[in-house]
Amino acid sequence: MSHSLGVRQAQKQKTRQALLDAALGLLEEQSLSSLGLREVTRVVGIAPTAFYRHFRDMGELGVALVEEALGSLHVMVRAILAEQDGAEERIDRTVAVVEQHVRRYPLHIRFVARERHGGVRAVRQAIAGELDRFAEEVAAALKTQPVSEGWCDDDVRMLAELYVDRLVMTAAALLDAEADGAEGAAGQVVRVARRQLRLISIGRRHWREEQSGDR
Amino acid sequence: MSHSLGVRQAQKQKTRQALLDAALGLLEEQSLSSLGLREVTRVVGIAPTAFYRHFRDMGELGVALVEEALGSLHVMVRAILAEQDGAEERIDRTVAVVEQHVRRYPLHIRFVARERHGGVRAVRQAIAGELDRFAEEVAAALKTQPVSEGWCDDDVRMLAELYVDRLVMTAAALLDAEADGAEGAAGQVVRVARRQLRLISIGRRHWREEQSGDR
DNA sequence: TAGTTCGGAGAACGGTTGTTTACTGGATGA
DNA sequence: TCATCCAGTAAACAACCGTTCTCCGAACTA
Repeated sequence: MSHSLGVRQAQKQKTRQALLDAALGLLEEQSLSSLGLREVTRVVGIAPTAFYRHFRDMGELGVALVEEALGSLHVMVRAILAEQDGAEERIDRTVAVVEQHVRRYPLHIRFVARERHGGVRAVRQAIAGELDRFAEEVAAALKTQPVSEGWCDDDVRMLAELYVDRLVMTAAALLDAEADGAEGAAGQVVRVARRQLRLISIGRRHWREEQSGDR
Repeated sequence: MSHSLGVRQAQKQKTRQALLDAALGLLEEQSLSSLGLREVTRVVGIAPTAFYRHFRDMGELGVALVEEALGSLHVMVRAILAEQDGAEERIDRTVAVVEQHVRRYPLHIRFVARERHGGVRAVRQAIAGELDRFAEEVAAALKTQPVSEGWCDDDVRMLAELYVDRLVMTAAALLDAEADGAEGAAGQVVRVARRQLRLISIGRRHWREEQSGDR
């Protein structure tokens, strides 16, 4: 661990990270397609032209933000799904993890929720791809659970997407609830989310016995 | 039906509608917070300053678009929920209606999906409010169905929100699928959506018998 | 130590933006 | 018919934008 990076590259990565941080902050109250290059460099304190040393344009910066924001999700999902509690405990644990994740990285969550259907194609595709990987991991984990016995892969995948969408929506709702001044709003969101996951879990448990026709 | 409006006001509403249409078109490939006032007036073919005769700013135009986009949803939900078929038929009918709605008003759907978490506060709130009314209507309709016997209002509302979110997500996914060149992508989305609704429906049917603790 | 690499600075470019102010001309209503 | 209203026009404003080109100086390499 003597050299590891060199002063040059270390400094470069430092200002690159500063650009990402500044952009993420500014994106709390606007969307990527309206975020200016100069706006970002002004916050960082560097010349506008220095931006090009790190990103070709704002779209490329957006894609980098996607990786930063959704990269950490994978360890999170593993943490949740690894546990072998009962269904009820797992639901509580899941919502709790989402809750703390929202509180720890609010700007990342906001960014993903906003740009998932936002105006920059490259960023949309990056998020879609990442959420797809996410769903695939969830599906793999669901498959190993006893409840999934007799399920075809397509149905497991369908369920996984249902869960992933639900978690993303919950995270976004939680963020909005905390942004508003309303006192018990966040708690309300959490309680509703728990019940929704519970209902899905019940549907899952009775899925096989109710599937008659294929359609 | 002789006068009904007057030439003056009629013309005004006409260019107002032209502004809305032009904006909606431009918003297919960018988000509201980056849409310029001049950009819109240029498409319509009027002077930039004429914009102010109709809207204070782009945010106000956005709110008007929300009403236009989500106003028609209410007749749609009534059409779906009024029918008294079996659960399976109702699911098929629901997805079919969503599908045709997406095909008829793709720009409106795109706009709502994009600005629901977009960068303009007033528009976000308008969408949230409209979806809230939407959920309330769904809840009222669900409550009359026999399956909901013994359900408390809170749980019905919880289910309604689950359905509404699911439909919005499905519509957005359907739109993306059709935008991409992929051939069977739309059909795939529809088939997944049907199964997801079916699973939720099953969970709903077994909800009461499985509810032990209150929590 | 001498030469090269490269992140960042600075100035300048053409173009676009939102907004103001004053004005025009046809529909409106007495 | 005549004064009033008002949707749309035209010009000008300062501010901002993305991008190009040239240059500097510190970190690298040999």
